[in-house]
Amino acid sequence: MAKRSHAHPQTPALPLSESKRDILRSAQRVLAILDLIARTPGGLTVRAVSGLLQLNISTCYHSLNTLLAAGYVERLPSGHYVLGPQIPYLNDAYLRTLSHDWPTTESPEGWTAVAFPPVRQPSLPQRLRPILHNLSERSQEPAYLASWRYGEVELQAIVEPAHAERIPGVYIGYRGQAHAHALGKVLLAYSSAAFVEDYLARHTLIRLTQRTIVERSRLCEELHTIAHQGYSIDREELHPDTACLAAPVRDAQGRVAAAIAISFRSTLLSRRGEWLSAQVLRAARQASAELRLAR
Amino acid sequence: MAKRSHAHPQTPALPLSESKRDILRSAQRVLAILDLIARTPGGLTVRAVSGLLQLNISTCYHSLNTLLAAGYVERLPSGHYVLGPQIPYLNDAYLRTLSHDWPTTESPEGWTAVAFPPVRQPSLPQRLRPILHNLSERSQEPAYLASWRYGEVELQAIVEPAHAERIPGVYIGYRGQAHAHALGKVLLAYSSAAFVEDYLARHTLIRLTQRTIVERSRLCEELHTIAHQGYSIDREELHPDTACLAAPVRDAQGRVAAAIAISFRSTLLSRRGEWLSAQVLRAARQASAELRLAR
DNA sequence: AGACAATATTTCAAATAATGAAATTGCAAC
DNA sequence: GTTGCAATTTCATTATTTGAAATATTGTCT
Repeated sequence: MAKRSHAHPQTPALPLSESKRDILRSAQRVLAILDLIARTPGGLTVRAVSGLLQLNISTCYHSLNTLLAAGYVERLPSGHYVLGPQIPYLNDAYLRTLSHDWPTTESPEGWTAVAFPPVRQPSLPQRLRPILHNLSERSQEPAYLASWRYGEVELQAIVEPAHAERIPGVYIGYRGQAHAHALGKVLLAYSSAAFVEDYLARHTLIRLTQRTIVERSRLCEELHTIAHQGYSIDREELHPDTACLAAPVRDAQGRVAAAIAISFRSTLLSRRGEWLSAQVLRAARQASAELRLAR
Repeated sequence: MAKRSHAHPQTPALPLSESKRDILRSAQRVLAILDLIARTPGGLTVRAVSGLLQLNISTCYHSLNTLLAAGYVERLPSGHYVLGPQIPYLNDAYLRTLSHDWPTTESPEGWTAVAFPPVRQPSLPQRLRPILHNLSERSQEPAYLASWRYGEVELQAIVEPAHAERIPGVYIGYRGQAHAHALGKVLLAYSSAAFVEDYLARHTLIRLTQRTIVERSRLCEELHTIAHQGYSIDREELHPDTACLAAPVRDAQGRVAAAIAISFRSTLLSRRGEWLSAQVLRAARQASAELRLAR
């Protein structure tokens, strides 16, 4: 980025990322450094961070020390900084929040006042894990659970068989690209028209593969088809060579509370698609039955 | 490392948290707030953070905004801040680091120059997951993999059966309390005397349950017993009602590179202990065989 | 509906903590 | 030894953060 010398003494001068109001800049930088380290497989040296972020090396040194002291990064003897033990610790806490009953279903600040998709049941991942496990076992493919959270489709459980090929870049807590995967599409398909409207207004349909649906009209058609047939298919729309099948899970009130899916190599779709979708639908039915029981 | 250059300069008075040198205070505070939020199940309001950390409410407001803008926390409509989607994202990156070959086995800065425990094989968790899966399937209990990392015992994989009861507070990436669990004890038992010495110098044997071994001499005895019998038992030493069995995994050079374990309700120990330990030993043998193959 | 209470947000000048150029130290190769 | 490169430290300058207080917002009670 540009150097800022003594051009305008009074100008606050916004150095790196545009500095919004109400942001602590040194803290923001430290968080940006953490993010950068996460993106770099082998870790980074002080100098590398300095170069990549165009920050003074002294600033990077102090920032990394701060992260180090709090356990967010770790310093290898080679001088490379990598993510530290605080990260999985925080993640464990995050996972616990998935098992809690959240007090509200309203839309977070700044959103339109559109009615929000179905309320989540408490401990959804915990309650449905046996069913996912069974699905994964029978199909010998990874099984997934997702539901709405804060207006996004969030992946909340993954159960992998012994020899799994999980979709790369997908992890518990992953949100987004709902238009490009079976879980997202099925959850959208069973949302109100107004909510879909709202969702589309908040997101751009990013192209991830050649087959990703990026036209709004085609997506809406697809959602209708899905709602009609009761499950959704992702044919290499998120990741090349990978296909997904997803089906909705209904809570005791009959609202779609979540979706269950499996992923597999897309070549299996023609050969085993029928059977696999039957398995997913079966699991989804079992899950709905589970949610009908008193908790 | 920051050296204290002058003995007692003008000690500028250390305001809130003890201000170490080379630390960016506003960044440190932001990280502390993140940590606090992680520890609080239902999330915290601005005011609550302010009260708990004895910070000005305006400071908390700005700090939370900074975390919010970067996705580290999320703001519920109720005004409660909870951990945000950046946390699982970072964790995913952390998990990937477990699958990498690390360039060094030397001890990180500040440690004694004691020979370090065995070098990890690359992708240990990935390579051994089928074996853990099998162990978990047969025993119907959660299976674990741990190995040394940066001088600590780190839990690196967990495979849970359909109806699992994972030990609370234990997660992938968890380090520490090696004296109080089967995985830690078995890994210590097969480390050099000098390394155990070093480990004990760096750690206090914290009491976690009534049965935790906190006396240095008793622990050393225990380690000898373990090395002799080839596996370790945790009888409610980490968590009441829970027992663990662990056995060592050897790499192609014959060095102990990891340990495999299962956990279960301690009441099963007398009834099924024999059988369970046979399963763990079997899995550990399989794992060692796997590591003997060319990668 | 109106008033109250509790909290969140904004303001702004003072206080100070962060910045960055440059010096120093550390380390490894030559 | 000497050289070269990167990490660490120094320190004066200056932008950034702080925190008391004002204001806005939200929720609750009558």
